[in-house]
Amino acid sequence: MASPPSHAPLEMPAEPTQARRFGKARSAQHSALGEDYVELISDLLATGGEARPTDIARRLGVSHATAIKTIARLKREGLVVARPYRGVFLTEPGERLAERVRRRHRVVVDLLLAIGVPAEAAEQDAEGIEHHVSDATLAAFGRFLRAIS
Amino acid sequence: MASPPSHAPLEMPAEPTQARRFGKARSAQHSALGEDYVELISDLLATGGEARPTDIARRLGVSHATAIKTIARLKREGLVVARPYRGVFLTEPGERLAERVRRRHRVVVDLLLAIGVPAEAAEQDAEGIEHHVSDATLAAFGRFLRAIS
DNA sequence: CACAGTATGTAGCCGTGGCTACATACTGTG
DNA sequence: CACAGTATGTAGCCACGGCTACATACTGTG
Repeated sequence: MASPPSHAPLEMPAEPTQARRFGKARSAQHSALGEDYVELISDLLATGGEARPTDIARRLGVSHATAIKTIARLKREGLVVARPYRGVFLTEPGERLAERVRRRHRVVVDLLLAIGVPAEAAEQDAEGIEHHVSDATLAAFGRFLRAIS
Repeated sequence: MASPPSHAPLEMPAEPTQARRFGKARSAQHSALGEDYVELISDLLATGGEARPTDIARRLGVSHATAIKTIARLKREGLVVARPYRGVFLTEPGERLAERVRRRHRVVVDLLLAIGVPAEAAEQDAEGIEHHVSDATLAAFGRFLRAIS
């Protein structure tokens, strides 16, 4: 076990710094579910023309009851509108969020592929990773991709 | 619908595929908290000699009550041992998990830095990203880092 | 047009991960 | 050695994101 360069063996961030990092990671995780729903709804609307709770539930691999509850939360948050039995649609803010999320998703997948991650793993991991990619990191990903293309 | 190269504008994964992806992302998110605790406990033991619930709580930015509850869960899962007022220690499996998590964390941070992500953002985002990096992706990260060094 | 079948919605349960408030144990100092 | 101060633990609350079971609305076909 040789000690690699760069990283000192036993070094910890200052306590407040570390607390802040974990806090941000927690809040990112909190918004993750909503982002997934909004992106999926946007995709369904774009491809099939409508986004019904049951479709959403099947796509996400959850029960329809769970999907409906989450949709209700998104409605409270002003990201979607949904009238009973009439499907789900995105509001203006929801549409903007979806666009941002979709773009970020593409960049993350492209970056993973560029790094040499196998396609299936790239798609899989991007699903979780994307929610934790900050603007600064996203920008760096973009620069990297442009540089190597 | 022919499968175009790279990104077609309107293309969705097959429903079961997509459901499986989201399911995996969900389960990754589930183990994330435990991984954070185990890694932190390991670091505290390595640097300070002991890991007390209050230290852990402060580091994670949560109340001590929350930390204690989570530690109890980890105890149930056999990752840590903790006797009242005597601090928290890792079991064998816990130690192994911590080692794996720590190694993965380092690789993720190094990769982000190599890509050109600013240091602070790299540390911050790695905290969330690492939990979604599969073995295949981690291996690709390692290959990339070795290739450019 | 009735009715079976499907989609949608509602109710109620569970575990997790937060929190505050309170109670108990430990510890170091006057 | 007492006691103030800190750490630890416990209880009980909340929101979220799962689930199943049941009730209601819609729809297309015989």
